[in-house]
Amino acid sequence: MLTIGELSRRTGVKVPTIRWYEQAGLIEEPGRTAGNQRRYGDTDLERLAFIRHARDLGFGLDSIRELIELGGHPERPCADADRIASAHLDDVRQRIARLQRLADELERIADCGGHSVGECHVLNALGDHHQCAAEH
Amino acid sequence: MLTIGELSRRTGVKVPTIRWYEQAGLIEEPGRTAGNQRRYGDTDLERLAFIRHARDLGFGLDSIRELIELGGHPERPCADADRIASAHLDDVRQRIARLQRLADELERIADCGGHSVGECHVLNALGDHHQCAAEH
DNA sequence: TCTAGTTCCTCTAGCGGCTAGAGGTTCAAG
DNA sequence: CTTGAACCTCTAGCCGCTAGAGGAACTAGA
Repeated sequence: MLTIGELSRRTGVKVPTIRWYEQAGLIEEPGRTAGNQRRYGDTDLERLAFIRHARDLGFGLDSIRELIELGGHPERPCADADRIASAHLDDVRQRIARLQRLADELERIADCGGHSVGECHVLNALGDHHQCAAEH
Repeated sequence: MLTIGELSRRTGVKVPTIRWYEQAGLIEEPGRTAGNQRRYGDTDLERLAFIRHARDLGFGLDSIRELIELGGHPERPCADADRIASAHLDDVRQRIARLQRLADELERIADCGGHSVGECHVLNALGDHHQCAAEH
């Protein structure tokens, strides 16, 4: 039996976050001591590790909820899990592409060029959208 | 004199967002009609375009506030503007790197491999952090 | 001048995913 | 039995908006 603090230490998920996951329906309500403190078992440990890992990979809580649901039915086809992961991958790739465009644009304007604010390339470029190389 | 709706149409910033920028101190409180409606001038149009552009480039509102402040003092050295833009560029680059690591990991696990949830590569990989190629 | 329809006003609440703090209780060690 | 750490609940805040309620003001046409 683990206290919430031990669970936190073992998974790297902060204590308030664990309580918040419970509230959000990602983990089951655990048993309690006579004094109303949460006590966790190995199942909770595994599930929280799963959540932690999925969060690290950038999955949203809704996706994680779905994945957990799926995990509870080992006989069902896993096309859904595939779909969720692929959709997420697409999303991540799009975010990368967008950020890359931003980085390119920022690189172009980030080298100030002048000495005082009045002739500052950065501020001028920001003020005038027509100077941009690409849409964003 | 522009109504808030016209300003919105010309800058592509939604009406509630304009009001919110005012609240957040990014744009000045505009004049009002006798009936208490906001009326904007060209200065507001320019500033809002500036804000819009900076937001598109991913600057946070705090940075934008600083940049606006700087823009108001054309005689001052522009090292600060440079610093803000470079810091932001660094930040964007870091986010790209992180997302790239995620994408790599997701690519590795996203192809399910099995047919039912029980043997699903995706769910197993998520459950077991040791299968990961790199830290994240 | 009246009316209809659009736009505007303020205020409040909600999104995701936590995080922080107040104020109080329970547990474990000595 | 006392101490002090860890726990409890509840509320509020972060960013950058977005949505909706309920009402007032503008504008074009009849």
